[in-house]
Amino acid sequence: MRTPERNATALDLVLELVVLLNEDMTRALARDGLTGSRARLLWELRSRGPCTQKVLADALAVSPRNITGLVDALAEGGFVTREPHPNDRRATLVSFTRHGARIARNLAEGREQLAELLFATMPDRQFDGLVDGLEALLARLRAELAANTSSTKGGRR
Amino acid sequence: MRTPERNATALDLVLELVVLLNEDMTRALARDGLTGSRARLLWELRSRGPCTQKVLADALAVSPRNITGLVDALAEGGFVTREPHPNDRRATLVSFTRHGARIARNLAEGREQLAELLFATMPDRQFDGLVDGLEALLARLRAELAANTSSTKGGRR
DNA sequence: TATTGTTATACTCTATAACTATA
DNA sequence: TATAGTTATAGAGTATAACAATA
Repeated sequence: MRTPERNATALDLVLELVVLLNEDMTRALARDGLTGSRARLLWELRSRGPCTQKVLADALAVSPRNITGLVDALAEGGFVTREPHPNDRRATLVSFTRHGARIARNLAEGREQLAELLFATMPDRQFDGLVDGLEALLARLRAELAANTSSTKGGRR
Repeated sequence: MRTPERNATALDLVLELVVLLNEDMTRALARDGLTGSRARLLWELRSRGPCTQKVLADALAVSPRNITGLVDALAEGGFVTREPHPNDRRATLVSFTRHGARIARNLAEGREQLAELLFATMPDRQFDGLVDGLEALLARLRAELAANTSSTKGGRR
């Protein structure tokens, strides 16, 4: 039987992981002149190709107003351009500049390199155990969030 | 031999965990009228007892100016008070109100409950594998951050 | 002279509401 | 009338720099 203390310690590990991962990624993004939110937008743009701000707002689950600001900053930084939409004159198409496309590739590369840094030297047995545990954790969290999101309102505590 | 794709997928699991955990905690804090930064301050205050803003600034690794703002908000919300420091008239002591102390206990309880939610029903074998993997992951991340922080300046990519 | 906390200023992320141009 | 994106306004977190009071 496991003690609550051991469970609490395991949660501490997860939370430290969150903090360190965040620091590492923030630092790496800053080297490219990016923030987390702006990088997320580039990431979406990369997987979707040129798209409207409305599409980006829905994809990132933020307000249209917020997208205006992020695209403003990314355009100013030379990462993206705003083009008129060919069919709908209300809309604008956000597209990569050459520089933006290069940086987006860098983001993808950086992520691969992070994955290798974290996992490449890990023995298979350990890796499998970690993945198995992470999947179990995610299943519990998803269930919890679904329960709390769906109006029920209660939640822990 | 593991493929880069499997490593990338494992990183995706970790990143999804980060996102969901963040959502869950943000939601829980909002129920107590708190944000992440304000809760972190309360958390420090709980483990240290009444202390100066300078101490809090160092503990949370943010600017003194930032602490002024957080304490302003927490004082306005009735979580903490500012008292004159007995020995040093430049400094102020930040202390819990009754309500703040109660909420801080709630935070600790909520964390225990989250740990139980995530781990209590997890088989020992799976739990051990997860903890083992997490520790290995953390070791790599700490090393990476230390390398990148210490002036070397290079880093991945 | 050094330290504590504040005011002043600024940047980022975020939201809602009102408005413009277009469908 | 509905939609895309903007301006206007606001709140939260963060930073640096200048300044006050006190050590």
